[in-house]
Amino acid sequence: MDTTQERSEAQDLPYNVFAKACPSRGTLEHVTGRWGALALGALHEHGSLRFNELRRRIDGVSEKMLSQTLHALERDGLVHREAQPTNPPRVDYELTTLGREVAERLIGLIHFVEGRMDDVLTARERYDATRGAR
Amino acid sequence: MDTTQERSEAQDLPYNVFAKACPSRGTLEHVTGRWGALALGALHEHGSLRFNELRRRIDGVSEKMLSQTLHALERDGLVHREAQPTNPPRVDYELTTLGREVAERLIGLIHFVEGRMDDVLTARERYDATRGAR
DNA sequence: CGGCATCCAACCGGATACTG
DNA sequence: CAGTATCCGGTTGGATGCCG
Repeated sequence: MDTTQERSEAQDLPYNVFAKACPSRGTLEHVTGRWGALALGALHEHGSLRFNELRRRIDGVSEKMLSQTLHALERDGLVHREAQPTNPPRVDYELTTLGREVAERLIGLIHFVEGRMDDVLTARERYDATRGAR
Repeated sequence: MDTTQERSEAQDLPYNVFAKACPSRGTLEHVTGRWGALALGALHEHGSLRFNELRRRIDGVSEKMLSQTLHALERDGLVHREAQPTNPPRVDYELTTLGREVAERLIGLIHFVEGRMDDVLTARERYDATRGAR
């Protein structure tokens, strides 16, 4: 039974991420992609961040990739970009309502994975011990 | 300088996906990656699938990528692989308990995104209309 | 500060061929 | 059927330089 608004079984929704041509697949990739997930996560924990604040929070992201990532998320309506014409320029990024809902689910996943990493690492050791020695 | 990864607000978990070197980042990428997310999703909806069944369900995945993806998920302890020494060979894949918990959160995210694609597409049109005409 | 343009290396990933 | 191995083209993504 469903505790939330989305169904757990097959659906007659017009969008299906398992279909190659479905636009939802692209959006899912923006959301779950290497940098997209971290950008949404960081913005969710902070409400609003400037470009370089965001960059510092996401260890390892390049300027180019962060810029690209934010554009994709903005275009999909998940992130709002607010530029102030001051000098030096100041640009703030924050989640939209839709973005916040997506980010909440993402954060749940991220925290769950972080919380189970010991299990994952143990599984890896067992896997490598049995199969890895080649 | 050392990249001291302070967690902004969350608990003092030893793993922090925002840190470049944290192993949780790799696992998150396996889980949310282009094919990892769809493999977990498909297995969650079906319980158990053979290699080519899985391949057919995930429109567009190549044999190589699916194989690679399944290995990574198996190594992380999210997917269980069961090979039967019959002829022709039969190999079943299914989620582990941990994998099922991960998949549930992922599915929630996927269905949410699918359910909001109209909003996303509308946002894209607005974005392209204001900036895109160049 | 907050970007975009360009160059270029790395690797991702598809097609193909082959094996058990 | 369930893969592995190899090739190789396209994309990703880092480094650098420049601009408002």
